[in-house]
Amino acid sequence: MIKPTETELEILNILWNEGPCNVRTVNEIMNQQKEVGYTTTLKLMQIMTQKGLVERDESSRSHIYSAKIRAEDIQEQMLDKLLNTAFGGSASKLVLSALGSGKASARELEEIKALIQKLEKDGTEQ
Amino acid sequence: MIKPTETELEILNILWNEGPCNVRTVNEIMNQQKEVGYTTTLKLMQIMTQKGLVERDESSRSHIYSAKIRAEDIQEQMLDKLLNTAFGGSASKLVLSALGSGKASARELEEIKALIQKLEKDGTEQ
DNA sequence: TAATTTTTACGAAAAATTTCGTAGATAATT
DNA sequence: AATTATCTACGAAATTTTTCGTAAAAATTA
Repeated sequence: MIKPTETELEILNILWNEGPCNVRTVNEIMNQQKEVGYTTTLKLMQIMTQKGLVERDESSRSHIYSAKIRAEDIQEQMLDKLLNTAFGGSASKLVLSALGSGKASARELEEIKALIQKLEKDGTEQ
Repeated sequence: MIKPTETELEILNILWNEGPCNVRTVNEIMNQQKEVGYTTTLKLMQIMTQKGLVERDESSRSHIYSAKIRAEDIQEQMLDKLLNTAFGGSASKLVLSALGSGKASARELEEIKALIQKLEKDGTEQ
């Protein structure tokens, strides 16, 4: 699976959040963070099209781009990488760090507990 | 906090795992993954010294480098970034993804459960 | 219809990162 | 002592990523 660069990831995030967009929309959202020229964003999205990260509908004049890869796939890829490069492969260390210092709400903690119970159940059944 | 580049992070990982090393050692470990010239590694470590990512002991001829920033700090920084860029700020989504598909052992799951219990206890007490 | 705006295409500059060659110093070996 | 090996310093080439200017086409506005 192809690895997006940092800026490409920002664009993918916009497309994942907003759904299919034209360049102008993406550029405007990008500009809420920092100033980027229109053609810069355009060029990036053209490159991303070539790489197969996004696809575009050219039927109207302003092309509509949409993410071609799933958020979950990239997330997992990045998480795996972080797991192995920064946490030495220890999922628990990573999770412990992720949950530390109030980053998860009570509701989220419940969700995680439920998942762990499910995982443990599946584990013992095998 | 300064953000290490990809290669710099690899070197930091080696130093975190092995403790203080000279360039040759780091280079040899790097070469287990892919071929890198000795002076390439040297140059990187020199740059990292300038940036303050590592520090070196020059008392012997082959300088000894050690990480100047803590693994935990960089890990947290990267995790936060991943959390916000790829998981839309949802710690539970991230954890769920991290625990999915057998990445954590039974023992690790127990550790996480214990942490959650602690977090929940602290939460209700406040 | 003429002028202005919006859009894409494209090349190439700029910036950041990675790689390596060469020179010179020090140490080890023969 | 001479040769060989190891190490640092340093500049610069190579590569990757990001940024943008210019041109041309299409649409909108005056």
